[in-house]
Amino acid sequence: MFRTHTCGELRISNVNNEVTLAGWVQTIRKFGAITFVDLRDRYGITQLLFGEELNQQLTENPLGREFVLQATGTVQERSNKNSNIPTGDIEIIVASFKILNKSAVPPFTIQDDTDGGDDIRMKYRFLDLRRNAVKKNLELRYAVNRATRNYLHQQGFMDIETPFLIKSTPEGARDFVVPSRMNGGQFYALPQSPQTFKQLLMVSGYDRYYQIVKCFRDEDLRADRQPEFTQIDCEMAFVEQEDILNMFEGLIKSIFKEVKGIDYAEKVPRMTWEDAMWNYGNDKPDIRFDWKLLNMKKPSSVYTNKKDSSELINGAGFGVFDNAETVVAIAVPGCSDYSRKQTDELIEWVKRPQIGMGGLAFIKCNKDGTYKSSMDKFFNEEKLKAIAATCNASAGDLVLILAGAEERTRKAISELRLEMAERLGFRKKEEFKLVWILDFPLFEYAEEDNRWVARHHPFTSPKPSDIETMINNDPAIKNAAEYLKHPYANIKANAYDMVLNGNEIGGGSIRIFQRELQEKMFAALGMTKEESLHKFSFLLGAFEYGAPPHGGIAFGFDRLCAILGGSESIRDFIAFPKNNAGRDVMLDAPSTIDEKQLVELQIKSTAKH
RNA sequence: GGAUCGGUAGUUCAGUUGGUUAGAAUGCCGCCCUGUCACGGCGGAGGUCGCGGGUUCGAGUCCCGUCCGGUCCGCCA
Repeated sequence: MFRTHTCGELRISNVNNEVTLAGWVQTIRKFGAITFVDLRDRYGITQLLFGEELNQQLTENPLGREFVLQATGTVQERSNKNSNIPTGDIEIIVASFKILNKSAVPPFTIQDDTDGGDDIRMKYRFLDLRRNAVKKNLELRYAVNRATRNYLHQQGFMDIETPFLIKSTPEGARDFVVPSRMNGGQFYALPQSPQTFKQLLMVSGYDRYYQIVKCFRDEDLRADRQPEFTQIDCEMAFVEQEDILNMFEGLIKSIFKEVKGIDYAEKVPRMTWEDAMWNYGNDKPDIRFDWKLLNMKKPSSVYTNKKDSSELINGAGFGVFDNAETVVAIAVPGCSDYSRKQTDELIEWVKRPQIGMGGLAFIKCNKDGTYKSSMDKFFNEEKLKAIAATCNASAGDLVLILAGAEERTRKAISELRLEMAERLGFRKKEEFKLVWILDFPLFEYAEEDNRWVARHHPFTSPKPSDIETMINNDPAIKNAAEYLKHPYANIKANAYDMVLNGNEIGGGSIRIFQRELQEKMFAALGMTKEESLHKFSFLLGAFEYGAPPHGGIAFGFDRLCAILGGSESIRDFIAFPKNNAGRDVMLDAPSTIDEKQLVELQIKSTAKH
């Protein structure tokens, strides 16, 4: 037997027990005749005490960091206790030990506060994974996994595996492809999601399906995006949107409860996409803080039919505002005392290429009731006061104003809103606020191709009230500049996103389940009948044989874990992640393959010589 | 495809206006130490300043190119 206990479980009640432990040498502290060794395994750290009688053996078999050690001895109460670790009241008086394996000196210290940088830790990920910080994240990931399975199982969902070697589909992300040796010149694609399979399972009658499943997308990466990632993929038959929202609100609350011990009692608020864009400039608003945007001009028709409540600025004679398509403001609490240096720095911040604004106007709502702005030449104090009042700014607030083209300006102020909240500490990691975003547009206009693309995916159904608009109108866009006037621009989707603290953690839709409407959708996306049959005959065929109404949702599992763990980066929650160039720096993959393999795959011909 | 930050000892970093032998901490090695837990003390080894080219009497430092890593924009139904 290698061990009788783990390194995390012995307590004062075990005193005088004869035990054997096995683990890795974390630290060695030598004091002349006696030596302390901290032995570590997955469960914790236990202090070993090597007495004088073992000195000879230790000299002959010196220990080093990360050696794999087995030690047998007696548990005794420590004379000096360590309250920092659970086993800190006891130590093992070692009677005998065995080095099970030696270790090279590790390139960085295996400690909570390691001295290693990201690069070296990724290269030696198997060592990094020994560290508490990473272990804790993987444990959290497993807890989310268990909570998910428990809840969905209780609700009658069935885990069904779907294939990874599938067919490349148009639309959406770029596919990873796999050459087929047995079918020369042909390729499988790895799934971007099991979308069509789960819909087929609904046709087959498995009316509650789920899978915690890898998905693959060959697109550029970010801190929160990996080429292979995990989704909680779900689909239900005989449901409408309301059923899905309730079911998966339940899932996320169950995860909060089991993983974080949080009772998320209140109903998750719901917001239309239009309201999200209007009030936050963003389809995934962080509502941990209110800070709504103030639209100071009438909106363009991108955000349709909103009443303008303030025409304060028009005609005031300030060209920057008068000539701008959009002028939008936000009141930042408690920042009226910003110095010239601080406001200048904010102006530089919005001018960065990533934000791309020409400048930033501001109004300081001083605590003494006076107003001071960067536009004092153009507006008198009365006017400034009126603008500030419309922004719901209080004394002490700083009103920040951006002006410019609609889309860019809204995006910019949305970024500015998040940046200011971050700086002021309003984005608390341990505060969790959910919101459903509903009624997305079904289509987006793709300028480069002059055609419609599905905003969610091509299997998303339009709102019932929009079905006729879709069926009765020709999707062709005759005048690209006026695409917003096309009836398709206003069609709303039966789609929903779940947003947690400003991150999209899940999204789904009620699907199309009739062949005629699905064909119309493919046509609307610019596919010919032949193309759609070539790509999707299996799905269209399935719809001929009694497809039930159905819908579903998929959650980004890695991202959800990262947010629950208070991290920006999903890499910390993946055992073996890839870097931002899609490389596994530990394996050094991808790599070239043998010419023999290339020939076998018929990617390269044999006729070389 | 684009922007931006970084690359100096095993590791994390400092390195002034271009100027003698490139430093610190930590780790590593040796010696000392019977209650440490970030142990302590003394001593030691350890460098292709990412790579290539250029400017200069002289380059870690300036210029050009390139590779690697981080972050972001585009992209990601």
